Amino acid sequence: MGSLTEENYIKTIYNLSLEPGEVSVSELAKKLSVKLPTVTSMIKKLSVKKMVSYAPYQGIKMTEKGKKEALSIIRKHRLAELFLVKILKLGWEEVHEIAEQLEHVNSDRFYNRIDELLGFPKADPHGEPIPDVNGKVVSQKSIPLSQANVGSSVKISAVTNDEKLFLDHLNSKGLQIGDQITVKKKEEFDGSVSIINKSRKETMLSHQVVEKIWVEL
Amino acid sequence: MGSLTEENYIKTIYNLSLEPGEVSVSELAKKLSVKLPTVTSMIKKLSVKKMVSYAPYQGIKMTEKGKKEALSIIRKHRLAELFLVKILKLGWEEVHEIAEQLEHVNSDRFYNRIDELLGFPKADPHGEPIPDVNGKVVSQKSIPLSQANVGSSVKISAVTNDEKLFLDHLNSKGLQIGDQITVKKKEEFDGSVSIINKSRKETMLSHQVVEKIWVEL
DNA sequence: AATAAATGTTAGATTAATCTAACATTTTAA
DNA sequence: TTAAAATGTTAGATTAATCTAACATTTATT
Repeated sequence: MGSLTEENYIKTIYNLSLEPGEVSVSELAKKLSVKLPTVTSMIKKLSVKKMVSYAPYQGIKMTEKGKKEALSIIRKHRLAELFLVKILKLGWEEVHEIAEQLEHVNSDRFYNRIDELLGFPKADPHGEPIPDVNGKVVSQKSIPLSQANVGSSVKISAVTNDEKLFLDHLNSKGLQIGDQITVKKKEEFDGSVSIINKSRKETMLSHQVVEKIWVEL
Repeated sequence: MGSLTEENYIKTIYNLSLEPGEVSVSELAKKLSVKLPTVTSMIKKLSVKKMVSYAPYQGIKMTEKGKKEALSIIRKHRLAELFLVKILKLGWEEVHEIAEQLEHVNSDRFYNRIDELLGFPKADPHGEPIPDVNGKVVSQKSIPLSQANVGSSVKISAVTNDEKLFLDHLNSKGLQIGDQITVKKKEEFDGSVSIINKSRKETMLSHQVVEKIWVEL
């Protein structure tokens, strides 16, 4: 983990990288309210630390290592925002500033408990997705399989449980992340769902299971 | 508000000042894990800012301004610890480190909500008293008047409510902080308490009132 | 294509917080 | 009561993050 300043650069670079086009030194300087040479020198430092890849006059690109770090900070920021709104009953407009401070708290225990207290939420109060402990982000357009319409064909984008037992269960049903599946039938009385998997076989998934499988339309 | 480093110096100086004897440069250096000259130079800086008073080779003394700042940080630290234990269910042994980070969060709204969420607690998980918003500390040996024994003579050490209405009420009963009073009778059915005030007059105080008056034995 | 505008880099200074080495004062104790 | 030990200060160096001024490269525009 780097300094507070480094964390702010990494988070900002990551956010800019999601927008179309290269991440430029001037964009970064503007976002961080510093002058251009300040950015150049910090980028060199982050480059030595392998958080970004950089060659003079070319744009700034994040490495996998940098992305991982960025997602960890963003996770903390968004969990903090949701916590401030849901638990401390602060307004969603006023929480950003406080979350900017809380995102630098270094304690996995702290953030995992907040995650738990909030029921492992998928999005912050602004609807932005919250990366999980491993930096996995459930796309904003994803929904739990339990909410997919009968007849729709969807792609498994994520599972919100990493337990071996759960993953083994999915394997035994012939399911994997990335698979395209079709929703055949939804049982009202117990919330179970019948689907057709990649191998065109029909299987039944319980309510507990379809709640934990997230899909993209 | 000063830098994070300044806040740590101020908090540490305050804590050392509660122990008997002068606060020395070497004590501070040891507590903060820095060398002596580092302390000397920071003390000079804090002295310019009127947080401490200092003359070379004499000890370090806190000013009122410094104490106020220290109590604000300590309040945040202790609220954070209690929050971590009570709400996030972390162990009391592990919360100190996280609280060291949270105490630097700059947001009154944040801490006042936590205070509220915890029910305006008087002590942290270690039994250390939590200063209120105004830096007032209820001594560890204080108890609410509602818990004092009949026949005991006690001194009013604090009131946990600053509303004019409440303070006017106390005035009308001839009560002030610092007054020595005697508990005459406690009514079981409504929690009211009869006391004898400084002027040897007997008065009845309701449950709501005796809950908010803290006394020392 | 030549040049002006925009963008990026280098060099060197500044500030906060730290350090080491050398010196000064105060306290302890022989 | 003076020498040794402990404690504190000053001077000057270092590192992180920032700045301004000067220079370099890239992009846009006539």
